[in-house]
Amino acid sequence: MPERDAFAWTTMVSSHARVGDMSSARILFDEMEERNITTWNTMIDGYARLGNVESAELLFNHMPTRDIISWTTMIDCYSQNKKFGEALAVFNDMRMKGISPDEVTMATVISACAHLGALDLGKEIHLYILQNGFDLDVYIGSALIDMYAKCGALDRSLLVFFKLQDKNLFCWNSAIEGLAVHGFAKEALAMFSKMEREKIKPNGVTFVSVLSSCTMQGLLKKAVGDFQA
DNA sequence: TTAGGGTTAG
Repeated sequence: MPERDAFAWTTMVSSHARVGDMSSARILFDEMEERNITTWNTMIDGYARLGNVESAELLFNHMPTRDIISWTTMIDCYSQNKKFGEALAVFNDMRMKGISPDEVTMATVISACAHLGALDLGKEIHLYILQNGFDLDVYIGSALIDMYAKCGALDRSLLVFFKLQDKNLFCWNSAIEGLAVHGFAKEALAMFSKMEREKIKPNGVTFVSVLSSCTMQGLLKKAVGDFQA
């Protein structure tokens, strides 16, 4: 039952990779007689998280077959390591091979677009999501809100925010920050109040936007009060 | 919870 062995070995590889021990993961990986796509994907992601882009690339380029998770993991590897141009290049490669992105791929790519200010590609992916009936979940939603805001399209950013059914802290933070950096301090603070009324607990990212909005409004005391509550 | 990928900032 080789597939069963591969499953058990991959579980061990994964447990090392999860804690960042890629040396131990690698020893097991090299000793394995039967590897499957999951084994390769686990290794690539493990290297990506440690910032070892070269090792991730090497495995990605040498793996026998790739699935959508392999592609997304490699795109995210570049993105996590601030190589956003490379992330989009891999996404392009993937599309050229006729492989369709899923929700996870799209959230990752939209985030890379935000960092690069790549509004056209971001819009294209947004359209693709709408036209293909993909679920606009909190990952894609917050990535879109952030991407539009960073690309200077605050109207589109807020449109996505208000149309989004379920919003988590990431969605709220992205919208509040978008308002704050575009100088809409009053609106950012109003949105922060609405977030509190909806029982979403703020974090340090929220704090940065609220603080800058309060500063713009000359309300530094309010900022301190908000975060002591 | 049961082998693998995703969102804000820094």
